[in-house]
Amino acid sequence: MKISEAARHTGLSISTIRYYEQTGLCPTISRGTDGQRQFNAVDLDWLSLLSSLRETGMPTAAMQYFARLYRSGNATVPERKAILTAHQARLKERQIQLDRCRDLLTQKLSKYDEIIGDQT
Amino acid sequence: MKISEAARHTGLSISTIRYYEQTGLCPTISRGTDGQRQFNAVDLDWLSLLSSLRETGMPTAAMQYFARLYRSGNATVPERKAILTAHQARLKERQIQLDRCRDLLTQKLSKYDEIIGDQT
DNA sequence: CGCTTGACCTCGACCAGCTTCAGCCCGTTA
DNA sequence: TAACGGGCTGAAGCTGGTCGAGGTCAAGCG
Repeated sequence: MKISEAARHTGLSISTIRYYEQTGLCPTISRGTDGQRQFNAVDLDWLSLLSSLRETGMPTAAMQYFARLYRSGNATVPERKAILTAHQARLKERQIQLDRCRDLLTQKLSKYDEIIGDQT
Repeated sequence: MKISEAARHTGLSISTIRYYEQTGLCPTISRGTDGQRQFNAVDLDWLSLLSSLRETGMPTAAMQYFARLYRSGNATVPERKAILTAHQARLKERQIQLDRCRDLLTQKLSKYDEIIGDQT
């Protein structure tokens, strides 16, 4: 699978994928004889994970560290697990933020309704 | 209430509050005879809203526009309402992202548990 | 009176995270 | 065989948002 397909598949842009590989956020992608990147299922899995993690606010430095651990083999699994678990905890916090914001908005919106006399 | 207290109260930094006022993200804060900003309840309310909106990903340009509408009076309430409603919709999308990410993480974590043989 | 504190201002630096650019290579289709 | 689409690279550029430095001023206090 070539980079354009990988991009479509993961929701990342082509540039972003190259950038991620270049900065060590994912394992090196293997190349064909023509020098082009060839993405396999594992690569896509990685990129999808990265996409999800970025989308939900994990900084790239953390993902870099994670990738470095991965390269060091199975001995690092517990630490990797800890990283993901920590991120899960942050997700929970984010959800609380979102909920708070939603409440606030609901409140504001109902005030607006009072003002415009419910003519919506 | 002075700026340092406003900062503590809203979770924004002092610099950020000044920046928000300067760039028209909130109505102008009134000043005392000594030239210092004096924050009242309405100001705090605004800043808290801004804080929530920023935290949940609304760009400052949108908040600027919102503030401009506010300054134009009650005729703009419907449009302001629309902006907040649109943001609420984005919050919903975000929550879906978070959920997706959480599922993915749960899945990854259980794979890790297989590898390390559930010795946690 | 002078010191400290905390506010004020402007303006430029900084940061993450991409994106774009320039110049080149390769394979395919007309 | 020429043109085109898409890939490659390295480096530079951009954007949104925040912080910091440098310098001033007013209030409070011993």
